[in-house]
Amino acid sequence: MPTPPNNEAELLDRARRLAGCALGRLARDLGRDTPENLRRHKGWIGELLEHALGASAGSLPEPDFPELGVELKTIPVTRRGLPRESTYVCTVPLEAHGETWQTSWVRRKLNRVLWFPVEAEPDTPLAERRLGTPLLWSPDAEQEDGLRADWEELMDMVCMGGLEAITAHHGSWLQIRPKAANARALTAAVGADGAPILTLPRGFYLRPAFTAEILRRHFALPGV
DNA sequence: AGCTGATCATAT
DNA sequence: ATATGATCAGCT
Repeated sequence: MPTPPNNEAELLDRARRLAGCALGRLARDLGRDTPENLRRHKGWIGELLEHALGASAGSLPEPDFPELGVELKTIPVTRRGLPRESTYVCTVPLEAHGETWQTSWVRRKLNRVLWFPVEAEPDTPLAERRLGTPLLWSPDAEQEDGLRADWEELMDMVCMGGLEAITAHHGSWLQIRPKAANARALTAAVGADGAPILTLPRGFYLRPAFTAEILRRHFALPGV
């Protein structure tokens, strides 16, 4: 396991050296096996990159690089560089906290992100998929305003007992969807009448249109 | 074809 | 159970 990077420049330098590398070769270099597919190994690419870059937070509720305040996110992309999936951000707090956007977990996580695009053509064997060019990002004022608006609207509903009325259709850039091992995993929340209920754990996700814009601005793909 | 709701693995 | 890492797969 590499030591954690000492600063952002070192992190970005390490990341850039991995651009173009096939997942199978990176795994072999790190002494890891490459699974046939991701069906039973959904977090494999993210964990591989954590290992390769010296991330240290493990499964703690911290950014991947705590000393730098940087979160690592892999992002599956088409050959045109467009995201194939939404991006998980964090769990939704379902019991009222009096939390504000400024202190929110979403904002802390998204304040500084190292995006790592990864080829994700279903026809390409996992081992042959290549890493793209990484990008160190912070939300600009417009992006943060939009995220804050979504977060406040969604969290108002959660705190007012409207959780069960929230679907993935809510939110322009940030949405709330289930985030659970399965449909039997339940957690405490506030029900419609303000009474405690048990419900499916939820997570905040960034819509693909939002991450597409992040990638587009930096790679300026012509004709896409 | 894209999106929403559901699910898989691991560590603590 | 809750945190981490996400993608799967059925429905519209």
